[in-house]
Amino acid sequence: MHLIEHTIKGQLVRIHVVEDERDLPAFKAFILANRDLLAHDSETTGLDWWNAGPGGFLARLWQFGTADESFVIPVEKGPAFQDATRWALRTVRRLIAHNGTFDMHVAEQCLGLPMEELAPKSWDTKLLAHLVDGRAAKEGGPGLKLEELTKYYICETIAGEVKGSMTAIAAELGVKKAEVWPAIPLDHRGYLLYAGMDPILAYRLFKILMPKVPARSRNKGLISWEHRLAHITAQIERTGYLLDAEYAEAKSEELAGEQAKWENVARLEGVDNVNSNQQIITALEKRGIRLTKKTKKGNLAVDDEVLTGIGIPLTDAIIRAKKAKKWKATWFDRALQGQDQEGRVHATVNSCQARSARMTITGVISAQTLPSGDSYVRHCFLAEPGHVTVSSDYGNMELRVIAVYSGDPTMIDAFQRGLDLHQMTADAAGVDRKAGKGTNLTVCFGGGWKAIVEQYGVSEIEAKKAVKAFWNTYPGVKRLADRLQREARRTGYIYTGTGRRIPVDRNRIFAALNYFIQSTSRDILARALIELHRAGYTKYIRLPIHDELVFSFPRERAAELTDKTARIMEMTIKGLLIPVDSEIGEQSWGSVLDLEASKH
DNA sequence: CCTCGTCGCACC
DNA sequence: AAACGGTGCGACGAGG
Repeated sequence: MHLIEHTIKGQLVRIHVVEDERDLPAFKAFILANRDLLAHDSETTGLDWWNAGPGGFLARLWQFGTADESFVIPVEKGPAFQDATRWALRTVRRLIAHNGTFDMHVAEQCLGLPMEELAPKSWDTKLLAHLVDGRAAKEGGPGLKLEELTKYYICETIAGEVKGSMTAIAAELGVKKAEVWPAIPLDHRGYLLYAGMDPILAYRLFKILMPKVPARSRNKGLISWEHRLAHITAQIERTGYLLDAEYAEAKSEELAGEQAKWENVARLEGVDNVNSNQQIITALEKRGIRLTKKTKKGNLAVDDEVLTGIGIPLTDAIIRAKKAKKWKATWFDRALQGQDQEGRVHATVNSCQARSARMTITGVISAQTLPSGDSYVRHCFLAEPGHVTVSSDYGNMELRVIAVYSGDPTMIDAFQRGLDLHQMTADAAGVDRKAGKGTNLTVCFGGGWKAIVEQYGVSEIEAKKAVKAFWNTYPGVKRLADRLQREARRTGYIYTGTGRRIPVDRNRIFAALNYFIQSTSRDILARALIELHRAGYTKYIRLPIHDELVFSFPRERAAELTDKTARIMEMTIKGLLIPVDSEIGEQSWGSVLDLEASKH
C-alpha cells in the first residue's frame, strides 16, 4: 500500500493506493466501514466506452472515497482488482459520483456490472449542482464540471492543482493533453493524486450541494426525477444507433470531391484557404468590394449572408467548399469514426445541461444540429433490421406552454378550436402570416421588433406594429412575463411548475419568460421519457431532440407502437392538450423526412 | 507545439 | 422603452 497525503484548505486528506493483492483486505475493511455512503470514480483510457475490450477501451483505476480518505484500485492490473471493485460497487448502499453516467457505462462494459443495478442507488453531483445553480462557468455561474464546482464550492487552489496536474503530466510525458489517459504509468504519483482526489471532492460536493437544493425542488421530487431521467438517457446512449456505413462512406467521398472542386475554384480566384476569414476579406477588398457588416467583436463579417449578397464566382465557391468540408467532417466522418464493433454509434446525452435544463447531445452524433428538412445526413441512421424509424414530435409546444401558463383566454381558445395562431397574430396586427409567425416565436424567445426584422425580413413598421398587437391581443402573456420578471428582479430566480429554480441575470431580466417556456417544454419531454420507460418502451427510443423523440419499432407493430407511445407522450395541462404528431418512415431516419416531403 | 478566444454555422 | 433564448463543434490564428 502506498499512501499519498495532501491537504484541502489546510485539512489533511489521505489517499491509499492499492499496489498488490495483499492490500485488498484493508480496502475491503474501508468499504465495509463506509458502506452507507461512498463516492466513486473511474479512470480510463478514453471516453469511448463502447469500444471496451482488449486493445480497446480499458478501465485503469477505480477510486472510492469519503470527505477525507480514499482508496485507489488498479483495476487494470487484473481480475483480483476487478473483483474487488465489483464487490465494492455492489456492497456500498449509496454511491455518489460526478457525471456518474459515464462510470456506469464503464462498470457495465469493463466489470460486467449492469447499470440497472447501480443506477437506483446512485447520486450524481452533476445533477445536484444543476438543481442548485445551472449556470455555466463562462456565464459567471458555478459550471457543471467537477473542477469548476470544486473551484466554486470548495477551494480554488485544490481545483487548480487537480486540473493542473494532468496538464503538467502531459507535458512531462511529452504527449498531448487528450492522449495522456492511456499513456500514463499506473504508478505515477501525480496521476494517483488526481485520481484519488476525485471521489473525495465528489463526496464533499455532495454534502455541500444536497442542502442547497431548493426546498421547492426537493418537495416536488425533482432530485429523484432527474436521476431517473439520467438513467433512461444512459440506456439510450448504451443502445446507440445503427449506422449505414456504406451510405456514410459514399457521401463522405462525394463531399470530398465537392470540397476539392470548389476549393480549387476559390484558389484560382485568389483564396487558398476558404476557412480563413482574413484571406477572404483581403481578396474581396482587392477587388474593390466594400465590406460593412461587423461581427460581435467589431471585425468585418464574412458570413453566409455577406458572401451570398456579393454573389460572385469566388464567394459562391467559398460557400460551397466550406459547406462540403463541414458536412463531411461533422457528420459523416465523425459517425464513421465513432462506430463500435457492431456498426453502431453512441451519442452522449447530457440529460440536464443548459440553464433551462435542456438536454444536449454531444459526441459522435450531433443529433440536435443535423440539417433540418433535409434527409441527406439522416439517411445514415438506421432502425434495427426489420424495424422502421418513427419520429414523434410535439406540435407548437412552446406556444402552447405560454397559453397554458399565462391562462390567456384568446390563446387557449385558439388552440382548443384548432385555429392558426400565427394568422391570428397577423390579423390582429394587419400584417402577413410570416410576420405573425415571426412575432409569436420571437416574443417567446424574449426578442423585440428588431429581432423580427432581422430574422424574418419584415419591415420595421410592420414588426413594431406586430409586437404591439401581440401584447394587446394576448394580455395574459403580458401578465405572465411581468410576474416572472418581478420575481426575477426581486429574488434573482424564477421557479417553473416542476419546482426548478432558474437564475436570471440582473441585466437580462427580459429573458425570464424564455427560461420559463424553454424549461417547462424540456420537462414535458423529460416526463414523456420517464413515462415511456415505465411502460417498457425505452429499448425503442433512439434519440431525444428538444421536442421530438426518434424510435425504432418492429415493422409489423409500428402503427400500434406509434399510437401507444404518442398517447403516453401527449400531455394535458390545465385542460389544454400538448399534442403529438408522428411520422412512420422506412428503415432510415432520412426516409421519415422523405415520406413527409412527398405528402406535401 | 499546444491552448484558448473568436467566428461561423448547424439546430430547437 | 426595449431587450431574441438555449446549445456544440470545427477552424483559424494569436499568444504562451
